Amino acid sequence: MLDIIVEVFNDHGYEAATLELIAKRLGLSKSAVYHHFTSKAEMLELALDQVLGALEAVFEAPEALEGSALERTRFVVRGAVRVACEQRSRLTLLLRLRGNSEVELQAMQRRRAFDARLRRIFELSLEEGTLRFDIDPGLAERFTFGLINSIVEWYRPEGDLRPDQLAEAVLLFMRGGLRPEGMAILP
Amino acid sequence: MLDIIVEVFNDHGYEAATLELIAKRLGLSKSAVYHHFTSKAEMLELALDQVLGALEAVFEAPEALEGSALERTRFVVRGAVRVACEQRSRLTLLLRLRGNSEVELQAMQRRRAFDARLRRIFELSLEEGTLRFDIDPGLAERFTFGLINSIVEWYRPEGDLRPDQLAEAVLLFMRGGLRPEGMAILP
DNA sequence: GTCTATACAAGGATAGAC
DNA sequence: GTCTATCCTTGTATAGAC
Repeated sequence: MLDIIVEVFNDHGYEAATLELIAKRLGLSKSAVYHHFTSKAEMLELALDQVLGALEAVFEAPEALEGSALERTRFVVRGAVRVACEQRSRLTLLLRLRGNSEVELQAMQRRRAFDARLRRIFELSLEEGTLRFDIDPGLAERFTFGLINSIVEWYRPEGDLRPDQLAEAVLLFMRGGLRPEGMAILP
Repeated sequence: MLDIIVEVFNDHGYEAATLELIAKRLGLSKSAVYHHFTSKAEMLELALDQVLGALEAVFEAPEALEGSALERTRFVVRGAVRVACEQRSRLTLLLRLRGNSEVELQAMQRRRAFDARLRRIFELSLEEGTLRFDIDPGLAERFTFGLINSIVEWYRPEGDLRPDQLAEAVLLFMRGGLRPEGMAILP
């Protein structure tokens, strides 16, 4: 039920999604929908909590807190890619929030914590010598999340690419780039 | 004037942005706004045309059509990063369209042409030996645009990072990845 | 070019019957 | 749990005065 609502939210944006359309897609009347949720904001809150919880579980797992920065990077990237694939709709919703309500603002704050955590891991990676010195750790974090978050724009679970295969491709790209092995970056 | 309207569109999403708010931000009444635009859809169309035109200019420049695939890749990446920085708001608007009106659908179609063109360049890059064989050209295109498009989420023109510096960082990352020179990708 | 006033539809949410 | 009917606000857009 919530999955269908999230689809409507994504089709129009949370603000522009109307209860009439939600009710229609659920095959119910508007007032029947209000029997299950107290408000539109509550629907949003429940949906966001699922994907935020999944991401928090990744970043709070022992493998994300212990070991070398490189190992921790690999773990959180794999976890974030998995969540992006498995909770595509809900992550899309999260990524497109605009912060015009209390629920949105709190979700955005929880999301920003992931950015800070990954950035910290990259800072440690630079110290341990596993991050190239000519890319800023903050930029590395933004590139990495930019890459992972963009997965929701095109990934389809019914396709050939499995989440773990995609995660390995993301890791290959972010660690080694697109050039063939042995080729110089420049010129 | 259109710049302020685009900001309102981005703050709430095109559909949810109201003429009352647009008028308020412009310091005008609703009817005065209608003296300058015939409809909300027209405002959207004008704004999208600017950023789409800038991107089309990049992909249709001689440097994007001639030379090695690697050189063409570098040229379109630099151009797309520049547009992302210089037209951040308008590109944000384009990237968040949902296709619920004719104007949106046509803009999304023009946008998809860029994806196809970059993908084609990566296919040629694979043939000429400048793209690693273990990453699919289609995936390389999605990773690349995912990276570039995510710039609008955090780039601020008033910051220290200039567009051309950012473009070089993007190229460094996408060609060589985050590992230090000489370090193996795995483990 | 800008305003106030207004038309008419659609928004979120509730009341009360079944 | 679901419905129809309804409340009150807000939406896009227009009319007509200044």
